[in-house]
Amino acid sequence: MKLAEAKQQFISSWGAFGTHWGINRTMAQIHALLMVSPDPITQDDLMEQLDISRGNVNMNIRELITWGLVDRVILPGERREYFTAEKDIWKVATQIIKERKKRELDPMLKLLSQLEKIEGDKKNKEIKQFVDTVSSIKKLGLQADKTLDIMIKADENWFLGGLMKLFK
Amino acid sequence: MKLAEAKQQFISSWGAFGTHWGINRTMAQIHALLMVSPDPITQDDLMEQLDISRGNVNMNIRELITWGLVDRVILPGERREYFTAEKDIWKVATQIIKERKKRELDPMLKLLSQLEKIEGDKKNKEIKQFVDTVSSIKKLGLQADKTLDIMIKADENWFLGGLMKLFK
DNA sequence: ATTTATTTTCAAAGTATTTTGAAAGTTCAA
DNA sequence: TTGAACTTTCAAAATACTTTGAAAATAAAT
Repeated sequence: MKLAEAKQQFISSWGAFGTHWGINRTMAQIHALLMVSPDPITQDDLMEQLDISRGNVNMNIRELITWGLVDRVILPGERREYFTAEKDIWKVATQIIKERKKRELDPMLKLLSQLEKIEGDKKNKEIKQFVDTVSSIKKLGLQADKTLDIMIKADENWFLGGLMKLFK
Repeated sequence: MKLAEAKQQFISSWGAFGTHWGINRTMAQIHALLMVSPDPITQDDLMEQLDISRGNVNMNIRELITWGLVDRVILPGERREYFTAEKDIWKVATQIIKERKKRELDPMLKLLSQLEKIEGDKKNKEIKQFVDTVSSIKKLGLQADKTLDIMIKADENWFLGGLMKLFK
């Protein structure tokens, strides 16, 4: 397989993959292209290579920047902005984990804590099942939260080298 | 807060939560309602409580069954089918992990392995970056795969009681 | 200050996904 | 068998999400 074809496949699958994870197709494709590009590239490059509009590129690039996955680069003597993606995949993973934790897990845990404090007789079957379900989800969520915090703080070598040996 | 209101909030947030994870809103809501329902309920109950059509209930219930999260229950002497959800949240989590691993992670790893075998000079900057990116994603994916396999096989007590103590 | 290059915005158009509901299919009791 | 009760299907409608592109904003060069 040639580079061009492989690149194409990688970008397309990464896009499809993204849609299963609440990330829009184009954003994932832009990210994919930037990850395999050794040098920073412009919005026009992205427009051309992915065959999408300027507005679309701009919108998704900015979203990638707020996720901390892409950086603006100003090349000396150049008028246009260039973009580059974090290449260390461990940093990419922890960055995504960090953001999704903040956006999804933390608010969910907050809600579950409120829902636990429901009024009524705990002997009532309906109430008991509700509280049990909410509490056990919260418990699992708290464990996940704690584990993810550790992963975020850990550096790659410690995690892959140290923890992962436990599982081999 | 009263049970009815809490239930409503739980179902609605669980649905919103689901959409961030590639699961459709209604499927997540049906799952939420079944999880907090102590006894099996019918399609008509779901239609009424979630205010959705019969076809919608039927379609999403079947999907939940293929995910292994919901079971059909035939009550003796009853004509209609009843449905019930797995209540053990650890089993729910491992079941979801198992399915998503099979549907998403495994095929992705297979593709990455193919893309690694690209033709061309590894000293070429473009090719090098491509292979490096693909390989490191694959490496991370393989670690995740291994870790998830262990989680799936582990029983709740061992995992939460044993492994999780490491992280406290 | 004006022109020119570039980025940003966002309403409207385009696509994809979800939902409905009525018809077809199935099951079971009489 | 027949028919009532119940489940499944799926084309069309509704909704949600994404993309476009042209105009507005911004920034740099002249």
